[in-house]
Amino acid sequence: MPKSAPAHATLGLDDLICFAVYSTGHAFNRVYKPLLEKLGLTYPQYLVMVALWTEDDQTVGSLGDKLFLESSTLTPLLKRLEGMGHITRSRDPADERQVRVRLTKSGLSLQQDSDHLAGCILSATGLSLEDVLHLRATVAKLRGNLHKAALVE
Amino acid sequence: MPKSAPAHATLGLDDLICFAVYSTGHAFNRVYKPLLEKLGLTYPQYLVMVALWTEDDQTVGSLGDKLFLESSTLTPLLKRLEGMGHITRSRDPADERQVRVRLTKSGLSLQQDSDHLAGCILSATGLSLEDVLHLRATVAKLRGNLHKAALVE
DNA sequence: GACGATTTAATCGTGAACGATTTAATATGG
DNA sequence: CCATATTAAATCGTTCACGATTAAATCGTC
Repeated sequence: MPKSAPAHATLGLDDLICFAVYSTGHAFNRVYKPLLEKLGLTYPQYLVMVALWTEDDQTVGSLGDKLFLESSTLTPLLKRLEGMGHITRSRDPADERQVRVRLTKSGLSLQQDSDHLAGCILSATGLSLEDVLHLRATVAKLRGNLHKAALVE
Repeated sequence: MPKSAPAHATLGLDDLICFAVYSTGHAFNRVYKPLLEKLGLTYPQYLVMVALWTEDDQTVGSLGDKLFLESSTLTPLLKRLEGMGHITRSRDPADERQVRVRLTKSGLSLQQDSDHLAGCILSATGLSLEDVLHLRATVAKLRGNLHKAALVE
């Protein structure tokens, strides 16, 4: 072996687990986009709606905890959802620091319009339900590990 | 069962494989950010550099194919890398439509500065190498399936 | 009860990311 | 050849996404 051989193996994109996740996130976005367009939602807006359908009347901070997003991302997004009439935003009288986000009738009714999405997405994955469940669990675990690691460094 | 029970099972964020991938992509970004800051790169800029370290002298289109990004995303990003002195951008004399992207010495030398990253990231995943390899393959397959599905719809 | 510390959203600047459109260059068919 | 079609990158407008900072409200401690 020549002494000047590089110590690193020249990793390519396909060797990086982070790139696989990054590019698959974009691929999901592309599948969702035409479906969500009919509802007038973007993909992150849809995720906020999912969080609110599960639990209405949440604070911005609580939504951020669930979505792993900062208020600097959520505030403008929530203002757009408010502008569309899907949610209301109002200061909590009991603690004026917090802003409570609530579904309107329009926001609630979107849930029915979107309940076919899960099936569309599952079929688009091209994986069996069993594979998807296993993958989801592994990826969620990975996310938890990364969060722990980000705190240390 | 009451007749007004909703047909859908009220899926939450944690039920969505897309959200697992989406949020894990952000989590990777947060782990990479402080490491890449030392190199003066953002995460997408780093991925472009990885692609160029693997194969120098690529067109914008070729980089887009590998990274699954549009020219509208790459052009400004490449201009920033050019501004930092890591790459050059020049029209191909043989086909003036194409822009050829090439590493400078500075861009090449970044590879040595970044070859410890893969190890950092692997340890941050908290998974065994075996698990990471398996996950990477599954996610890449998922990405391929989503791409196929996006074409049909 | 007042003052400093903490918490909560919002604001601002930078950098992705996309679709639609535009511009320029090359390929193709008659 | 020349008109048309196709290709490649760039541009523009909108929407995320983050860190750093700010402003306002609440908490804690004395």
